[in-house]
Amino acid sequence: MSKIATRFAPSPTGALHIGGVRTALFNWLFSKNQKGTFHLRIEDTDKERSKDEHKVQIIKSLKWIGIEHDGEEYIQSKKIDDHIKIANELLKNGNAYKCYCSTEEIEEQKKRAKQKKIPYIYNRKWRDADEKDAPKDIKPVIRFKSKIEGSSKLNDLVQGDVEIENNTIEDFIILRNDGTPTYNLSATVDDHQMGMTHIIRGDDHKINTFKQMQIYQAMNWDVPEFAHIPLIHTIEGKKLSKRDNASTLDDYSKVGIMADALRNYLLRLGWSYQDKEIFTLEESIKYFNLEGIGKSPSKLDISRILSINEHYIKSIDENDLYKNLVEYCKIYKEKINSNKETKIKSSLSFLKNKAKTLEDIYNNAKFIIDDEINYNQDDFKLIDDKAKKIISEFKKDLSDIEKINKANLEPIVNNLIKKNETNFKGVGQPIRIALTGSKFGPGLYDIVMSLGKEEVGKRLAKIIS
RNA sequence: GGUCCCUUCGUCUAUCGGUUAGGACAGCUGGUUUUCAUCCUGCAAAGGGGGGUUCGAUUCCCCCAGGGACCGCCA
Repeated sequence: MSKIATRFAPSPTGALHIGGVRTALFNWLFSKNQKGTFHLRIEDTDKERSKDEHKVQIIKSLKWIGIEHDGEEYIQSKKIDDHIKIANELLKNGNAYKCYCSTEEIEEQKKRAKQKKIPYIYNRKWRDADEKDAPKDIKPVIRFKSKIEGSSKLNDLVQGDVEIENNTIEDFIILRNDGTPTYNLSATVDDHQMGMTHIIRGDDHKINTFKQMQIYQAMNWDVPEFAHIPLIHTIEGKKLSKRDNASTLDDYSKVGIMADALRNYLLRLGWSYQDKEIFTLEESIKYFNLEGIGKSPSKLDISRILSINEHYIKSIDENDLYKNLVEYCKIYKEKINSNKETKIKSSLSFLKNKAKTLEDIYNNAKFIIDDEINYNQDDFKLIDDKAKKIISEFKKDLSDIEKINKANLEPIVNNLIKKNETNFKGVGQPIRIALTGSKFGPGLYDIVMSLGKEEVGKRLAKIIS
């Protein structure tokens, strides 16, 4: 058998959709698992809606999640001549014909079918008609001469055998009356010319597959293998569309979901390998197969995404985590000053403990990142005279010690608790607010140690005055 | 309406005729803890319905119900 080749073929009409990412991922993983190649085809024949910026964005998004295509991207619009050539060939060898029906005529038929509640299918009026009867004022479309008799069978690699009556598939248009090719023609010709061996795509393409198989057969081309994967549904159980929020890659990356986590989530959405939940990139290539893909659609579960992200945050190397954080902040928050690197890195071990996302880490680290403290107004009110007294005592005690560490801090705090006849909260809370602006946050000692003696002194002084 | 697909805890799923139907997330308990968390215990939670086949069905077959996709001179 020839070398496996798969492709992902998005149209650059918007940001990359999460369902598309999964389709791309499955194609990519399958080809890598089979030691084959993975290609990217940009289906930009819809001139109105296709934008170059979207193409760039799609490639960037795929790369972000770890997918890179082999070879140059294949630009569909550059191959239109080839598609037209094939249409003419089909016309010549009797597998296609010119249809002179006007748009109005077709619309009328559709309307009538709807009223009578019968399924609309083009009536094949010009299939065997004489071209001499053609109206002069109508530019014809080219229709593919679909099989009328019998049935066709698709041996789908995910769904198994699917059989359909041929007469339910109409004589679909392959060339519009302006001479441009339509999707089914273009996709088929491209897939053939690109040498695709496996087409893995969404369930919603299944009818197209039956149309495209007929083109392959009419052209005497090898028919590739097909695998139709179930769609991702919204929590309401509908097909995920671009209108649904949190459906583009960017929606996830901007809240601080890491690429590995999202990749891992998408992998396990509709695919499984025993009870294994966490897969490294290498593992996913090693274990991925088409047999593991489920047949039923799956719903997107944000809490699961968050939980996997949390797992990655807690388990990856802290240097890597820091890199992720810096990159994330640069794009979505604020640039982290490089002089904060040491402080943040050494604090990561406690900052990440309270985080499900990079955004959480950013928020937790804000007291280190920012030089100016943003006081929570309600919390700030807790700083009364008694609190100020404790803060200034703490400040003084702190200045008496050489090195800041837990062993040194603990006796100071304990002593203050006793002296002021209060509990830990009575001492810890005002100091925490003074240092971070909030009564919630990391442990007190962690805060003090991460800021360092000088900075702590500065912040305490400011609040007393 | 037609064609096709799907149906195990709330969610993602395991099970390839015999299991107390397993895991993970979410949920709820309890414990550790200086806040918030983390972490650790534990609990609860599922085979849509009806027929077959079989000694035995979640698993195989049929019917029904429910859900979904498609039905463009979009891709």
